[in-house]
Amino acid sequence: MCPGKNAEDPRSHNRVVTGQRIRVLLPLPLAQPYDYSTTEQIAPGTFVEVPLGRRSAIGVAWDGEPDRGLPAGRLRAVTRVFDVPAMTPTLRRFVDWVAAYTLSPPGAVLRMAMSVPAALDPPAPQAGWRRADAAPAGARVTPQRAKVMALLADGAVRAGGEIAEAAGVAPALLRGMADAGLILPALLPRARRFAAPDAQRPGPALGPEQDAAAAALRASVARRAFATTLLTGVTGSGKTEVYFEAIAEALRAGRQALVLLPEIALSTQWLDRFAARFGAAPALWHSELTSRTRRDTWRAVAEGEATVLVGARSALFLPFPDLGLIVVDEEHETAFKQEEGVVYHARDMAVVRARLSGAACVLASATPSLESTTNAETGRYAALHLPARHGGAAMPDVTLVDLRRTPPERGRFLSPPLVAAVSETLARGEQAMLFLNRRGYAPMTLCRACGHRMRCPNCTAWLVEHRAQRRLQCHHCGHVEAPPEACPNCGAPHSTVPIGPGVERVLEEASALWPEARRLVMASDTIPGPAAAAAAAKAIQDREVDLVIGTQIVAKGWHFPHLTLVGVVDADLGLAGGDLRAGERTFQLLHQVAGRAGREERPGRVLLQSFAPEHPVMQALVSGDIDAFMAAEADARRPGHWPPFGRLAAIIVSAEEERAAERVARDLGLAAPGGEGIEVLGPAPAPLAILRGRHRRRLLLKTRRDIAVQPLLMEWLAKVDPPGNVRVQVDVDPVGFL
DNA sequence: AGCACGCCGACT
DNA sequence: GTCGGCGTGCTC
Repeated sequence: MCPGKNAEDPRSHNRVVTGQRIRVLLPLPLAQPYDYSTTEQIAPGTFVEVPLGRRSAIGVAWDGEPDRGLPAGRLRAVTRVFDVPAMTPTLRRFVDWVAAYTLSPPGAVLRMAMSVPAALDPPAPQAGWRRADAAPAGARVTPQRAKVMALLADGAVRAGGEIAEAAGVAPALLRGMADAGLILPALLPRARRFAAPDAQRPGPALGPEQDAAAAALRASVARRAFATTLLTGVTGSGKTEVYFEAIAEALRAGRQALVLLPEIALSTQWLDRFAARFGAAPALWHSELTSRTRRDTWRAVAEGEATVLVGARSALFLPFPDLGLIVVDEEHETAFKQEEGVVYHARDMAVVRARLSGAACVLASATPSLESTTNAETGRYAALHLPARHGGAAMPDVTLVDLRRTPPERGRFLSPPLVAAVSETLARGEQAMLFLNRRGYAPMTLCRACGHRMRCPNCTAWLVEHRAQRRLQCHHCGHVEAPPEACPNCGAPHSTVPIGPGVERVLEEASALWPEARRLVMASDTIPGPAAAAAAAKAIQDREVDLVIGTQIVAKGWHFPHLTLVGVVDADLGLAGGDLRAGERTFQLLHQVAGRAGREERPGRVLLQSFAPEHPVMQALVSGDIDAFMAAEADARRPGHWPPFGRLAAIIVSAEEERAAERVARDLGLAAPGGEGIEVLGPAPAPLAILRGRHRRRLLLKTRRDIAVQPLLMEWLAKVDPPGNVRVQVDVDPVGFL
């Protein structure tokens, strides 16, 4: 008796031998599409339901030849075809491209492109009422009923609630009228879910440089061909208004536009500007949408009803039928890098999707990445630069505070020059901001008696004190514990002291210094969502706040017209740690924060507290010479073939047991590829040597720019077969430390 | 990703 | 003796 072949096996029911064979890609991490049989004609791109094991799955009819080697007897039949626009060839090619580039199973990428299975079913039609063609004889027409009949005299179908309200009758009245045969149930025509942004509305008056840049972008969109443009210019130079004109052009061409923002939840001011320009809100795509909105949005995109969509990186995988423009705003932001699951960089994949779509791509930033700067220099990208602040506002004056010469008082973090500057600013009735890219009260807790430091049990990281919540927290895994009454190592009671500042501690210091100032803390734990962000921005704009204290979320493109002073509490913070891009990223972040100061007629001032004022990053921030700084960064990376002058891929080996991770990492090291222009670094403990209880080892593959890393990686990984408890992750083009 | 099958500890 | 833990493997 052979199990699996008896009549109880559900697999035997729909196993058919006749019909065509098609390939179906399933949104699962499978190595390749599976073959199914069908008696219908099913074109590639069609969404289908198929049996898989003893359950069913939804997939997409895929391109390419079915596997002739698979016996027809093993095929099972497609069970359903969905009534939804087919996945376009462009999106299918994009899925395959991303899978090949990131070395992910195509099905894992497909999963991102069909994240809303509910959208595949047509929305349930809404029921309403219409007037009966002929009123049945003897039906009583009361005055109330007559009002309804008058309203429905035009023959249109209306929703019950709408009729009741417009006619001023109780909703229950309709039931009786239907029973009497006066009105008939009918299906409502589907309402537009997304108002169309109006490209014909006059745009704002632009300066001559903005005008020229807008014209260049409009021309790029109008060409209906792929081209990437790097749009640069200081904060306040009008980049957004300029690319809005590219969006308008895409709309006039009857095509769709996609805008990727790094933190869509914090972009209420951006949405206001969009609505002011186009008279309607764009469609939105981010993780906090309700499932209903998500479904409506996905379908509206697929049907071309949503013409402009603003979203987080996952919006790249939405089913746009005719994308004419992709804008990546703040293109240097690391938030565009997806680190979990399919590891990809949304900025780079946006360029790819634009190429496959025959669309224009615009990368915008005041502080562009070295990658994009280099692409602009070599001519791969067109370059547009907006030289001045729009509306005449001057760039803020940046000065350094040397913490070695003018240190804060003991146990304090604000130096005398910074304290004086804040006091002056507040005295003038202007707003000030203190920036520190660190949440919580103190980044480390130390026992005075024995020197023990409070660390996370699951990660190689200190526990951060969050005093307001009376707890210690790991920022990597979410571990939380109560602050200890006594040292867990030596048992000394009440011996722990906070080391270093977080925003909460800066707030405490500010409260003592400026007790009468109205203070607001902006950090990801105090600004949990779009509503809180909007409220905070409004409070600042309306001058209900005198002093803003925040982490990097204050750097995100806000326009605070009355803010004239920005103080950076620890300008050196991002420079430690030996990361390839530490300098570049610190420059970008601090430049962005500095840009919050003096956005209107009053000049802005920026004070950077630093222990290394001579550092090139600090000097570049003072001089404002972005080009020189980026040129120096390029010179530092070029000789070693570091990105963007070479290619990089990381392999992270992780396991709960350190020895298991170590062994696989060593085996990988021994099997490492070599040759001209190929270099392997490691294995070494990953910068976060233990994360969420897993021990991690890292290897880096560095190649010359003309050598693709993917074939090398595939060949390499095939040589090592890790046991099930060891995970091997590949990150092509890694950013940050991991 | 599910959902099986499979092989070792505490319960009726 | 069974219920159930989640490790390994397959799904056209």
